[in-house]
Amino acid sequence: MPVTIQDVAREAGVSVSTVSRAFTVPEMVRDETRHHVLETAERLGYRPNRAARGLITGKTGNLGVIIPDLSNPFFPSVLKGVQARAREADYAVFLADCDENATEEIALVQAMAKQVDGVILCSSRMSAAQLERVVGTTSLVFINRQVGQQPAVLMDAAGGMRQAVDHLAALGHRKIAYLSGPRASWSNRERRRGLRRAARQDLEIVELGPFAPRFDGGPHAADLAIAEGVTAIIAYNDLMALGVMSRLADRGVSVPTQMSVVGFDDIPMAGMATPPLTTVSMQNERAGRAAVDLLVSLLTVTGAEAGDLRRELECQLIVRASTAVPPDPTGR
Amino acid sequence: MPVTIQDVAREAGVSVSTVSRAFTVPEMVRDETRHHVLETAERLGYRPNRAARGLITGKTGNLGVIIPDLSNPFFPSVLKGVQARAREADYAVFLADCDENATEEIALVQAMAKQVDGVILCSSRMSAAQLERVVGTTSLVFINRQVGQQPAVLMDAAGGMRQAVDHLAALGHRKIAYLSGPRASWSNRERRRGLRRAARQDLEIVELGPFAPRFDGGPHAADLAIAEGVTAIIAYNDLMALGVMSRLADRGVSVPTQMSVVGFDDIPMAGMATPPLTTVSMQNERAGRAAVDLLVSLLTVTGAEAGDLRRELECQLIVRASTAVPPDPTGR
DNA sequence: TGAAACTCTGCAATCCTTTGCAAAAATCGT
DNA sequence: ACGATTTTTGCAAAGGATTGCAGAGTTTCA
Repeated sequence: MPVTIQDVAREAGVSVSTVSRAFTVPEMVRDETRHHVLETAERLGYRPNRAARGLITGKTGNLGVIIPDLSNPFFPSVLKGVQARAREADYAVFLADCDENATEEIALVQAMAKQVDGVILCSSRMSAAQLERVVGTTSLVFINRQVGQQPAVLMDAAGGMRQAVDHLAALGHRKIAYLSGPRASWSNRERRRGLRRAARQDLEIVELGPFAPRFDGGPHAADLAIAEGVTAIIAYNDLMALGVMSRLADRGVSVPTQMSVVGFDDIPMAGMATPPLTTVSMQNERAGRAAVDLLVSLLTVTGAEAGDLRRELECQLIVRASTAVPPDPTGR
Repeated sequence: MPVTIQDVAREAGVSVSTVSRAFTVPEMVRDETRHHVLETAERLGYRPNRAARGLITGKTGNLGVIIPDLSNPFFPSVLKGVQARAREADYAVFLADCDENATEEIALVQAMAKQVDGVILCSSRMSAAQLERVVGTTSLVFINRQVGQQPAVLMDAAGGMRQAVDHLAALGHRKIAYLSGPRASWSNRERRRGLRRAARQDLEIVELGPFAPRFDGGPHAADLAIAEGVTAIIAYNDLMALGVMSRLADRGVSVPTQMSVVGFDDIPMAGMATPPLTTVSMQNERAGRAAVDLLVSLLTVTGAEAGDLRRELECQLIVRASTAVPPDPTGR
């Protein structure tokens, strides 16, 4: 049923080699012949079988992406970037969701290895030791995780954190809470690092947590923050920030009048919240695109692969309506 | 570098056929031999090359999913279901985002066709005529779209609409607005159909739109609804409903005290909004799983494929905090 | 002990393309 | 018009796995 290269060859009255070449090395076949072949192929609806091609060339034209959890809106947005760029580069993409499970993640990399030219590991949940095991299995590009000299696209979370802190300080906040994400999370460590670096003389920063990096983690975190008497909250991520805002609303604490809230990630939802959430954008889609670019160049450059295998994306504070000057402590 | 079946055969001191059989028809090889083979394979880290296998068996072990837009949170959630079920059934999944573009969608189906055993078309944007062209290219399963006798998992949107209307009527609303989605959308037609069927004597329903089925579509829609003097709004989808709520908040109309709002889809965001959005859940993840089930059975049953190639999922109204009794018209 | 009946294993063809090498065809210079 | 080049084309092997068929090995039974 499916039309093969043989069919085209027979129909066009040439050998399969010629048909093959008409597609892969067009300049090697006479114009007249090539047109004829291409036209017959078109007419028959022939499309080369990538698997068969891959068998011999060793390249599949596919790439894989592994993400921790599709239901965290952060990931679909970087996925969107990966997707778009991959298509432009004529790659198909395999997607896998490892359900926040490192073991599963390893298995997925290994399962994919044979079918792809490389895989993009997004916010990998693997431990350093586990990563050892998969490095080398196939070409890897990391997003949001630095591991040795592996190619990676990183977000300057520390810089983003500084922007957030500066923003709040400028508004006049003097006591700020950071609601921490999972201890084991690389991103969380990065953000805390940025936080400590951004701290200044006139600022008191209290670190709470860890909390679940989801909406449900927010309410509990909010209560603790209120108890600490801070006037502003920086959450590990937007999901949590949204949970915080929801709890604050329930408790009658108005945002941003009585409490300022800042998130991280700039998930689409952030701008739709009430009030729209001030957050640190990681340029998710661009990160996805950059990862594909990195992978593709990794795959095509033969020798001197010493190019910049690392791309660092700026973070950007998006000021929306969840932050404002703190309530006047004198009660005026 | 990659270990092939030959390597295993050599190492185990048997022929490739035996290794192959040890994996695919274990009962055909003597226990002792099989153990030995499997063990050597394990030790060498052998994993069969699916592409090569596919070449001969005609099955790839892959399936494709095409969705209109990853940034609409509805799709990641069904994708999550597809993903999960696919892995259970030992299928890998190709993902493609067609950017709401029907032409692109066709191209994607055709590009995928050779590499997958079947594809799942989620809320396809293709016209009936365009669909003609792809049906037959490969095994197809539709989600959220009925096309001829093609296998599909449908959501009973009409039923969901009835629930929404009944809910509002029961609360005492008498004038309700439906904010329509894109005219060409199959889902929108279904929802309108349900709406008309659910209409009753004592209810005035005004249909507005069409609006962009996104957050940005909401504000404009909200203004029109307010002008119509309705007490409740049913939006084409949650995204739009969120946009409506945001606008209402800006205009000082409080939800649900002065205006009730109902959405469609139950995207994760819905429960996190303030107030949490009452919405019609489509059981997104289950839909994704069901689609895979359908596809797999379509692929495995040989002859009597006359099984139920259609799965209809119930919709379910999730009552949250965006709906309440209408303001008392007498002003009491 | 030997023929019959199985159970296991190996050979070789096959799936669809690509590609090195050699044959055929076209082009060129004189 | 003819040999020397250069361009085009075709043959056949290869890539990793599956599978029909037949040979080898084992068991059964008389």
